[in-house]
Amino acid sequence: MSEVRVRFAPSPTGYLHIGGVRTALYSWLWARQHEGTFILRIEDTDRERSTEESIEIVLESMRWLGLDWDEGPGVGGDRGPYVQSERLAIYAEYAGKLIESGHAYRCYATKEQIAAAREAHQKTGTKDGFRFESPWRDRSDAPEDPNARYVIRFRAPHEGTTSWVDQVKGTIDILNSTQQDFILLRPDGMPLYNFGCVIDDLTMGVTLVGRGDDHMINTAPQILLYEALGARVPTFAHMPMVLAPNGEKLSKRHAAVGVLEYRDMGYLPDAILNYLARLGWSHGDQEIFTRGELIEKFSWDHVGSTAGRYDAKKFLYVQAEHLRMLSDEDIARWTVPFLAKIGIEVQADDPVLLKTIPYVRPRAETFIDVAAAVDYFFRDVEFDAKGKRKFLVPGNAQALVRLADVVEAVEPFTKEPLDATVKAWLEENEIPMKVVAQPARVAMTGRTRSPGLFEVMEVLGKEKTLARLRAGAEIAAATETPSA
RNA sequence: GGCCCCAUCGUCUAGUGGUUAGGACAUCGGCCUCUCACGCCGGUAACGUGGAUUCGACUUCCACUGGGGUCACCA
Repeated sequence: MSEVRVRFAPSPTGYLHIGGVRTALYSWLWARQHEGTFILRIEDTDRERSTEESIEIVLESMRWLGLDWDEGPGVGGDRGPYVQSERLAIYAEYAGKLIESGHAYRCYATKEQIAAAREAHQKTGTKDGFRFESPWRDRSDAPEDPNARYVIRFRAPHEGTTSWVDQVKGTIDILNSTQQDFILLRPDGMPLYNFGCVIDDLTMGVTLVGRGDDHMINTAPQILLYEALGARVPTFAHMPMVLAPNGEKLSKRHAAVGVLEYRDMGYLPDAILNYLARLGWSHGDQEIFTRGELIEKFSWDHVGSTAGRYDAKKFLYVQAEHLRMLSDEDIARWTVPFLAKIGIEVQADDPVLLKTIPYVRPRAETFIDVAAAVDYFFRDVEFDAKGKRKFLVPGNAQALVRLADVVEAVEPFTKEPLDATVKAWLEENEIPMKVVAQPARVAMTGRTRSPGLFEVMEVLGKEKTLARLRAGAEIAAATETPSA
């Protein structure tokens, strides 16, 4: 088995799309499984759409996800540079070789001429796709103007078939008669996708090209290029795309598609990787995978060939599962930034925060949920309007006062003795638990849903518990009884 | 339209000629219960259609239908 060198080559256009993350992930898993090299390359030859900020967003997204790269921006490597716009000299060199060997030529046709040809083609009403046939393909002369603008085109063969065995799609055959003389280099020296991609993969020693299957149309031309250069053709793996729930190409209109949005929504990198990996790949009946398991179990054989639809609910479920696998300390650590966002400044080792985690864990899916579920331990209660109206009413005031009195005597102030004492008192007085539970819950937490009453009391501590119970009783007593 | 890819529950999938077609999410019941969750138990739900091959097709082949991609001096 030869060395594994794979790459992820995003074009920086604003955010790192989760569909792109999946292709990056599969390549990354493949590299890590084989202790190979994972290369990150920035394809920024479209100057109109690429920006510095976008590149930074891509890098930050990859770092946050933990998809570390062995060669690329920020880490270097001996096959760089790893940003296409800095590799222009390399492209020029290879383009020169192709012209020399007769595999490419200078085409002086103007955009207008091409547009006219396209229009003429459409007017013929033919069913075939448009292919520009440059008059310069078979000319050996050059325009009189030595400064004439030209692009470099590939002299594509018209005979024969180009085939490859795809790692996920199997054998693919494309008739060369469908090829056209695609452009390699623009007048300004910027390569077009097919050329830049091939030269980079070639010079970077990439052994397997993993990408979305929307690129399958590009593979035959690229193979032709490798052959023209006398180079070894890498293996290709075209993975199906991630679609929106309605089957369209997944975009901002359908869901959050940027990686960093998920970070802000309180998702875990491992959960994202798990969900994305499992969308289009499987390992028997297993649904939840750690990062290590993914590396260990990934296989191209089990990458499906059908496009997967994005399912927000399953994604959330996977996220929740991963959150619950974390230790209390880790959950606290991840939650701290989200607490800060809602104005609560605590440290990850805060004893109160740590105590709440076991009770909040089964009730939370994201870290936003965790933060929202513990806020009342750190600041005064904010009453949910409906809960207050329904439970903090005069009829419940007395019960709250008595509950406070009963609870005051409990020592130690932990959930088991609290539970036993309160239940005994309720039984003695023949009061059903549910009669006091909700008023007490609202009094202590401000809301109608929370962890168990005695768990809340334990974390709150005696002082705050009594204060909130009694304050709740006062509010209840003072509430106007709706006149009959 | 040309070229290319794809086709099992609503969704993600298991399945590689003989299965009561399995799991997960979602959904619907129920249990647990101080609320909400978690958890547990159970239900509904799928092989697109038509041919061919075969003793036998979800599984192989072909056609059709449907979906997607792509036809740029974007990637």
